[in-house]
Amino acid sequence: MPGGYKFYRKKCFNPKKEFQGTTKELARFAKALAHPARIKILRFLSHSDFCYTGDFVEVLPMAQSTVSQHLKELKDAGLIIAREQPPRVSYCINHEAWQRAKMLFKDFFDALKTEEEQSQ
Amino acid sequence: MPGGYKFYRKKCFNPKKEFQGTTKELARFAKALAHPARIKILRFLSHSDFCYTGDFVEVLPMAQSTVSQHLKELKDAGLIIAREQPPRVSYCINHEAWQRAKMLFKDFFDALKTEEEQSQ
DNA sequence: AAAATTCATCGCAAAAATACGATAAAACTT
DNA sequence: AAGTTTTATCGTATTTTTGCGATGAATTTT
Repeated sequence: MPGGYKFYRKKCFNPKKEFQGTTKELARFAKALAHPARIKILRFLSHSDFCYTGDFVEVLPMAQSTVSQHLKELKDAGLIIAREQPPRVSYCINHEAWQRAKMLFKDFFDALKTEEEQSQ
Repeated sequence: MPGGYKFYRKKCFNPKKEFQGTTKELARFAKALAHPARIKILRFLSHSDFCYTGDFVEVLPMAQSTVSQHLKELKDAGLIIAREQPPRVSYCINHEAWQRAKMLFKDFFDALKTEEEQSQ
């Protein structure tokens, strides 16, 4: 018999909902950073007080509607804040979320045992 | 006239390919971390020298084939290394890539102007 | 009042990610 | 030799992401 897998059998549609806490939170932030356009947007914002939508459109190699969508995702993830300044909209970093994300990533990467620790 | 957009008109199919350098690199690492299962896998590995595929399967709320797929993505992103230990396969952190990612995220988050700097 | 600017949203298409079960390869056990 | 264990991969379905153009709302400019 070619064999199979025994206790591996699990039906678990939508496993993502099973995760909690910082695991979920970190993955959420990571997803927000998972596109180069969004990295660029955040980099831009982190170097200035604020930017208008148009500023990003000028600089990114994509249509205005697409840029708007990326801005929305960053907003939904909590990393940026929009402010109506008719007829324009300005964006800035959400410092609170930024610090939170910064800490989560730091703790995550710092958890790695050093090679010296491992060999002991 | 209801108006439209003038110089915004750009046709740029596949804008992702337009990005370069650390922007691309950081986005790539972020994408690898953009799923809670992969965060958990990496956390597990960062706390031990190595794990077998089966160890992850026992602990994650998803089918064995799905776990295998997530491991593949982490491997493709360079964050983990697989080693054949028949009949099993062990995985461990790729320390080099780990340090690289750690630095990229740190620099990224550290770039934010402090509120004091901003108000000046 | 008419035109222009700025931007989000809708509708849609294409691509990528997520997930499963089934299967097969490789090695180990009996 | 036959069966078991371990794991990656294939095929497929579903969902999510990415991207565009068109449109419309709000405001400013002419």
